[in-house]
Amino acid sequence: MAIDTTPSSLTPLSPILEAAQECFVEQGYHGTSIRVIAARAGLSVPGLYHHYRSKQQMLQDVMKHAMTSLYRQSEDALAAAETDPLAQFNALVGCLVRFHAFERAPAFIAYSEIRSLDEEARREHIARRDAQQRLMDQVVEAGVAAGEFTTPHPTEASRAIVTMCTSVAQWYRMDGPLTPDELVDRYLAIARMTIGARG
Amino acid sequence: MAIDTTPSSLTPLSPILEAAQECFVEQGYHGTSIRVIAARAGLSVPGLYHHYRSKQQMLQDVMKHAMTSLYRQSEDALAAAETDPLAQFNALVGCLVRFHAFERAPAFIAYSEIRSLDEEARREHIARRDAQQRLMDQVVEAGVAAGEFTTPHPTEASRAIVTMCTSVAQWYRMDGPLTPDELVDRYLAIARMTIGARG
DNA sequence: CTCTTCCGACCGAGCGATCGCTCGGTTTAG
DNA sequence: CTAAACCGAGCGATCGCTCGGTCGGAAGAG
Repeated sequence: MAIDTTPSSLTPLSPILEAAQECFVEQGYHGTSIRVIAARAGLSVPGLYHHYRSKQQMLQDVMKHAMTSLYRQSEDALAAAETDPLAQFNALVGCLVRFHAFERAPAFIAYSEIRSLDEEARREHIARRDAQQRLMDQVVEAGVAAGEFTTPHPTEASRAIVTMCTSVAQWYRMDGPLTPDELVDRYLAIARMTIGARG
Repeated sequence: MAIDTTPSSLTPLSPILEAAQECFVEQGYHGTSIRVIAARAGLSVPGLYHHYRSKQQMLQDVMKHAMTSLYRQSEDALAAAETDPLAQFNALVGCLVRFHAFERAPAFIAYSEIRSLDEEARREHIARRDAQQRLMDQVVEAGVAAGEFTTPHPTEASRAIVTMCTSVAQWYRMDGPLTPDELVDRYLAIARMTIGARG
């Protein structure tokens, strides 16, 4: 029985999109030619176009996959946690940190290539981004309403916490000084201080 | 006597680099052709190349200007503040927030186009970025040593604070719901909670 | 003062290379 | 035999960049 070695990714990407994702991370969308995607995927250029309509569509699929993966994991984490505000908060922050630390490629693209999306796809992406932010907003709001969180600025604190977790994708290395567990523990502690969790 | 209307920018950019900067923000470096930079600057393509060696050099100049502006402002803010840790911290966080809110274009490019830099320029840029981070690290360290800041994770908290300030450039709008003063006040309050400032 | 020279600022046209993408096939699995 | 999977070659467009100039104003010569 095989062990799932990609704990954060619910559904795997196709090899082609995986290749495209890596190229987009390293060179950016406009800096990546379809020829290097094809070479990385072990295909010819027409081989690529047999599976995907355009380079733009590859980007859209990669970004949609990233956002829906994160959202689904967030929902699961919230559903699996106790219902009190602090437990919900810990679950969501932990999920955010893990995703951005262990799924760096999709996480990085999800916020660095927004401007490369066609207008309609960009609107959809931003809607997904806002929905993700709203999860945190609601958890923080609930904690403030329950008197568990003492921050005087729930909206801004919520955004600050999401962005500090998001940017973990920019610097975290699995082989760096912090183990995954240490990383999550420390960011949980920091995030709790940021919203002013009691205790 | 003229009033300086660009409070965050110590030295102005040339009109050409200003045009390049705007294009890079909107389309990204690889998504921007020199022809659109030229059009935006009101010049022909050879006109551009009379002043700058290459598109790459324009990017390097824009990014270097952004980083050195921020660093100089940070030094000035620290020098102008009282020497106690909390005052130094407030000065540095305020400076960071103001720069990323009011100088959105250079701030955005400074962290979104790193991968578009040539290898040597990228090394230099990252060195400047690290120096900027070190300013915050030192202030936080001093506060922890003085018993003013209670965070159990100074290094990670320092990075979290810098990144939450940095990402202000991604969403803040001058004509949005938050006035500049409100923005700075709230981020100061949030950052103080994040490092666990007493009182 | 005029005339000549010179130089920095600028541009029309276009170079070779590469871009995203497609045509007209062949190969391969069932 | 069919259909999905795949590819060599190459299309028109655009890329970064340059060639060979024009032009106006400052500087020097008479």
